[in-house]
Amino acid sequence: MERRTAQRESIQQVFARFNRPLSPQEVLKEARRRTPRLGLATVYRAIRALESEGRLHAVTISGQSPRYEWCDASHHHYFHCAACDQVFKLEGCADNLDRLVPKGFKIEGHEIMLSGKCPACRNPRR
Amino acid sequence: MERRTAQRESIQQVFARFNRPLSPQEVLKEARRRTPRLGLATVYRAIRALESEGRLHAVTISGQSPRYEWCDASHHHYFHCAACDQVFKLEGCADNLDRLVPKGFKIEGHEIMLSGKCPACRNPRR
DNA sequence: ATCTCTGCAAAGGCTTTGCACATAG
DNA sequence: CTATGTGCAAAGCCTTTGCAGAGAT
Repeated sequence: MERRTAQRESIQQVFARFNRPLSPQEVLKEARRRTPRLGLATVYRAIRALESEGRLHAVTISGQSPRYEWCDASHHHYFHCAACDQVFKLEGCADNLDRLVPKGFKIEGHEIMLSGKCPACRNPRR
Repeated sequence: MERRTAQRESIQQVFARFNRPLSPQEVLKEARRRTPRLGLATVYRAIRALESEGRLHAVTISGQSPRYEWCDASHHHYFHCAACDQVFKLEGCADNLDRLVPKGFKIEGHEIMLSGKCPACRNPRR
């Protein structure tokens, strides 16, 4: 049976508080504010468990280790700023993706990652 | 100055022959048919060099190590079969991606990864 | 002959695992 | 009390690097 522990609480709180994709290291750092002796292995174990329960999902940027994010009801895509390396969540979804695949393929999911410059990096003065 | 070696030839041939994203391991295995003593480090070095020359580019599937593919002139997207793990190249490109980002963001690139079942896996009999 | 490239093995990241102790139920 | 969860350290991937020798020019 699954137990409720201080560590898991802290980890889940971090995902809840930051509403964006976080790396295991970021999670560790933040969760340690509440649970100082927390170990990285526990973070990985918690992430894996939450992911397989479908409560967390991975967001990957080409060439980087995955970051994880709370699944909310909605489906969205991301924008990766090439300058500050932050990932932003976008509203809305592309349509007409069906026309990209030849006959016979069955689309069950899709991911879209936009990249470029975020407003802050685009306009550094002010 | 850059030298022409049997190893690099073999590696480039592999990318040319398979017209799809390949992992370093796959490249090693195939290139060794022609250059048996080829080492994995050499494959990585060649990939890195070709990538920074802009002749090869990385394709990443969430949670997997990157695969690399020859850059041809055109831009395309991919379909990842959840059953056989193969990656297929797609023709065409989504449009209207601009509407996904709020004002102030500058889109410089995008990646789309569709997933599901390829024709072969969808219809295993025959 | 020179200077780059290669193979090998060692070293580096990130992630997972083994194990004894801690602790929720 | 008992079985799951945790921290630590070790082990496992994948990728990069150091180095001496091989090979292209």
